[in-house]
Parts: sequence; C-alpha cells; structure tokens
Amino acid sequence: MNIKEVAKRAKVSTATVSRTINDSEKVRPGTAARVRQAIEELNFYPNTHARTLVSGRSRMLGLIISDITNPFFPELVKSFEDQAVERGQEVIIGNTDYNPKRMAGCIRRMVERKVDGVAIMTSEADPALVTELTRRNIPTVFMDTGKTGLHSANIRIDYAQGIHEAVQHLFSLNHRRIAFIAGPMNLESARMRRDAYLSGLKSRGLSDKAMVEKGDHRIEGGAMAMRSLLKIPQRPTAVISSNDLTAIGALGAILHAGLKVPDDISLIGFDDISFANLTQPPLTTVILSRTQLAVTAFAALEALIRKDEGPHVDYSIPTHLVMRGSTRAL
Amino acid sequence: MNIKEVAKRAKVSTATVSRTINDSEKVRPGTAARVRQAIEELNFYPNTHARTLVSGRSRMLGLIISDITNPFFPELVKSFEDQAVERGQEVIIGNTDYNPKRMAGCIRRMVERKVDGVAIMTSEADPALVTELTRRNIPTVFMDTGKTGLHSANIRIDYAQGIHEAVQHLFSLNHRRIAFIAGPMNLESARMRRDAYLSGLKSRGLSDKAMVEKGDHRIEGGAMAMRSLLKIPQRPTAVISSNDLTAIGALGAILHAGLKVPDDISLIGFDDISFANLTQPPLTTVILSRTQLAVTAFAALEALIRKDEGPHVDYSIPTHLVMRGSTRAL
DNA sequence: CCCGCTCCTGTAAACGCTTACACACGGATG
DNA sequence: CATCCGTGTGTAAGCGTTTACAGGAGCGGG
Repeated sequence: MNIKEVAKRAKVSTATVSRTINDSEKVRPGTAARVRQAIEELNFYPNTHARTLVSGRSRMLGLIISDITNPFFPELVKSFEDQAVERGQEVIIGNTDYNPKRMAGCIRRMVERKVDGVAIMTSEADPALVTELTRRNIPTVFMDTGKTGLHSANIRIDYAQGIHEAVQHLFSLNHRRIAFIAGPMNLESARMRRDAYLSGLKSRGLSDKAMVEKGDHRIEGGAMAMRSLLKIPQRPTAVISSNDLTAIGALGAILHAGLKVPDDISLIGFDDISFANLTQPPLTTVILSRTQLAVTAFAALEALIRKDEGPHVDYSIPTHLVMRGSTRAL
Repeated sequence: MNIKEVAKRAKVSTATVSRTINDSEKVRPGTAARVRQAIEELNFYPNTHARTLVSGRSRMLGLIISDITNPFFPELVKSFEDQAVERGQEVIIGNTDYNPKRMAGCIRRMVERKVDGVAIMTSEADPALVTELTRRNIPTVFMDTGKTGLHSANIRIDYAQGIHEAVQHLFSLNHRRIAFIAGPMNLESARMRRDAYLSGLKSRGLSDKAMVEKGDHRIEGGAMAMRSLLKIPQRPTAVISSNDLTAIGALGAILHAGLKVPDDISLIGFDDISFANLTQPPLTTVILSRTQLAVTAFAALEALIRKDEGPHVDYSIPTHLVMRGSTRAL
C-alpha cells in the first residue's frame, strides 16, 4: 500500500497525491476530493520514513528528562506530548537516570532518529554532550541550564520567587528559626533555591539563624537531613525543603520522632507534585507548573524550528507558594 | 554526512560500510576496522529513516497506556523503555486518557510510524480499534484484554491471587465485616478483582456480609465510596480497595471522619504504587510488579516480532500481598 | 488566430540506506 | 594446469515519498 496505488485508483500521478496529502493549494478541489476518497477507500497511511528521508523533517521531537518515575516528570511529559500530538508531531523520550553516560546515549538516539528538535528538561545537562546537538544545528531548548542562541533557547525558572514567598509566609507566622534542606549542590537549580532561602533570611535580619542541611532531592535524603536538624539543641520551628520528595522524607522523620506537623514544626515543600496534597497534613508547597513549563518549552522549540528570528523572548516560569496544612503560626 | 562519504574515506564501497554497521560476519576484520575508524572520524550516524525504508524494520515499538500521570504507569514505561533502549529500539508512547477517540489516534500514529510492534497496557482496549493493527500484521501484546493469536499475545495478570491473599490476611486478623471498593465495572480487570473478593468471602462463609461500593480507581471515588461505607450501621472493620488511589482516597475519608487506620478500620490497597508506602500509616497493599509486567510484555513482543512460534502461549504475572501498617488484628 | 499567461498535473530525480547478485581472488583439488 | 569453491567486496536496484521542472489546457488580449 503506497502512494502509487492511491494514484492509480484516483487516476492521477503520485505527485498529485503527495500534494493533496500535504494540503498544497495547487490541487484543484475536485481532484483533491478524488484523491482523498481513494486514500479513504484504501486505508492509506503515508510512510513517515520516506517522507522524512526526502524532506529532511521527521516530525519527531526529543524530550530528555531525568527519570520518568520521579513524580516531577510525568505531568511535564504529558503536557509536552499533548502539544506535540496536537500538531502531528511524535515525541521520543530519553531518561538519563542522572547519568551522563545515559545522557550521551539519549542524545545519540535523538540524532539518529533525526528529531527536529530536543527539549532537555534535566537539571543536570552537561554542556559538552549537548554540542553534539548544536553541531548538527538541531534546535534545543533547555530548562535552566544552557544559553539562548541561534539554535537554542533557555527557559528560566524563577525559583527565588517561590522560596521568598515561603520565607515570608513563615516569617509572618512568627517563625524565626527557619531551616532549609537543600538539594545536590552540583545542580544549579538546587543552588538557586538555597541561595534564595539565604537571601530571604538575610533581608529579614535572620542570617545568623540560617540552618542548611544537605539532602539529595529524594525521600531518604530528606529524612536523613531532618534527623540531623532535630538533633540541633535549638531546633528549627519551620523547615523549607528544596523539593517535595525531600519534604515528604522530612515529614516521615518528624512523625517518627514523635513530633507533629504543623503543631511542632512547620514544613514547606517545592514543586507541588501530585502527592503533595495527599500527605497528612497536606503539604504547603511552592507550585512550579509543569504544564506551563512544557507549553513554554514546546513553543520555544517550535519557534526555533521555524527559525522565527523574532524578538528572542526571555522565557521564564514563575513559582508561587500554595498554602495547605503543613504550616502554622507559632 | 552519509554512508557514501564514509565509504570514500575508508576506500570501500557503500555495501561494505553497511555490512560493517550491521555487524555482518562477511566483512574481513581489517576492512571493518578501517570502516569503523572512518565512521568515528566523521562522526557518522546512520539515518534510521533510510534504514527503515529499505529494510521494513523501524526498530521502534509503540507503548499505549492510559495516562502517564497515573502513578501506575511511570514504572511500567520506564522498564519497557529500558528494555527497548538496551536492544537499540525506540519507544513511542501514546496516552489514551481513557478515551477511545484518543486510542484510535494513538493506533494511527503507531501505524504511520511503522512500529515493529505495539504493547497495549490500558485496561480499556477496544478490540474494534485494534483490528487496525492486526490487519496490518503488526505484532501486538495486550494486558489482560485481548486474545493470543498469530500476531498477538496476552499477558494475564493474576488479580485473584492478590485479592485472595488480602481477604485471607484480614480473615486471619479476625475481621469478618470486610468491604470492597470496586473500580469501574466496564473494566474487566476491575470486575476480576471484585469477583475475587466475592469468591474469597464466599469460601469463608461470609457471602452474606459482602459490601461492595463502587469507586472509579481514582482518589475522589475512593473517598466517596468510603464515606458511603461509613454510613452503614454495621460498618465494615476492614476495607479492600480495587487500587491504591482508591485506598488513598478512602484513607483520607476515614481520617476526616475522625477515625484511625488501622485502629478503627483496616485498609488494603492494590498495585503498590510508589506512594503506597509513604502514606501514614504505610499502606498494606497488593504488589503488581510493573517491571515484571514490562519485561514480560517486551519479551512477548519480541518473540512475536521474531516470529518465534515457540511454546510461549500463556504469559502470566502474579500478584502478592505485602503487609505494611494499615491492617491490624481486631 | 496566435501569443502569453495562469492553473493544474505529470515526469523523474533525488533522499540514504540494504541487499541480491555479480565478480575477483586465492587456495585446494583432480 | 584447469577447475572449483569459498570468501570478501563491489554494483546497482530498489524502498515510498517530495519537489524541481516540464508541459498541456483554457482563456483573454492583441
């Protein structure tokens, strides 16, 4: 089943069939209708590989993430994919597992499959690996890390805003001993959150009370960090976590120590993963809309692909505190 | 950059380059080494679309699921994808959103991209839509629904086993008023779980005490169903849920009513999604290994693609109770 | 009536690879 | 020394599209 058979049935040439498929305006409506009917009758689907081979456009996009089982990502993937499918594009996904070697593999796969563009949504993108993409002029969109250029755009996430709101919220609830459980310090995004916490304290004259414990953005790290914080003689009355998984781990550690949230300790997360409002109590956290991120990234990528040399906007995603049940006035 | 340039640089023909890439044993080691060096030097990646066009094999597999944001699926997707990438295959994912129309779209995309096979992991696969695949002789693997045939295999999930273990567990803890919150009754997999609950009660002479409330496999449905159960004069002392999300909703409703789990009511879930052991208390549930499911499905699909007419007929995945903190003796 | 134009359609050459087939070479065999 | 065979390599024909280019039909103007 191919374009030739359709052509034969519609009594036209393959070129006309092709033009009809591609909605070229140079086909007379009557002819197009005949072709479409033939396509219908034969149940013909054009071969995308042949199309790609000759046109150079694969209508596929790459999406590189850290780990689909990390609850931060599924919504991101879904929104991105929805955007793509709506526009007749396919998405191929790469999980890096936080591993540069796998990242290299992902990039290779993207290149081999001739994707039209790649969105890199890991927080640990290694610039060296990405040159493989830029060298081939494959449009690329980054999250946080990466520079805006001819073939690449960067989506900034305003981590500081959300963290500042969190600090302000706790401050206004009379908390003064506010601790922070950070993420891995090799991640720029984690450093930005910690720095925002520090600057938030500083601007309220609380610099001397800063307590930063290191986590790993996972549950276990959050629990460990929290256990350390609980050992401090003047233990914190409130804790901000670098992400929700950390907060969930911290929550477990607090309960395990026989204390209560928010009665004894107020707790704030970051990301607003879907579990965040299923904890007991529901977690006060900072919303980072993955849908918005995906939509923005997709739009940026599309602009790059179409070579819209338009006003290279500075894409940015806001973050905001959402109050639920894990914080309380002192 | 193409195979010709590699051929020129290695001073061989394109055929030899192709053979080297495909690890044909008919190339003299010395020649192959020269070719590989040329490939290395030129940083050549073969064009998969051209390969597919001529060979008919796309090295892509389709994976159709209901919704990646449903926590049941990410692990499944990941394991499946890992299998694929290990073997140089690509995976394209389709979310049906529990919507037959989108399901049709997914299938169309798979056909257009000429996938070598499709794994359908939704519980609501419509046989009519799938004929599109079988008609084109595209190997297909189903979860639960679907028949084993020349070009398709079916992975049975032994829901009954896990449910029976759950009933037995509660029974041995002296529970006699055991309720069940079911899933959507149009899903065969949900009916199987409910039926297993009923047969479990029956075999223990508790048929007259059966209480089945309908949920929707989501949190809200679980909460609603639980609220109904709490209104029963002789309310249940234990509840088995058709899946974990339902149990999480039920848990919320129980706490909201001022009762405690497991002190007042024992609760059992199904699936063992990752959040199940993060609830307070950690949820006793039935493990359905998504990794095992993915590995099995992948193997079945591969066998079908290779046309292994071997004895692989009946694939089956077991389910087992895992005891955590949400059940207690009466 | 012819010319030139606009529209529409057809012809055929790519796109980058795989693979059937042909063939060259050297060693073994009779 | 002629023949045969196995091994390794080259030639070239596709795979199913898109698209540059060519060409025919119809029409208005000169």
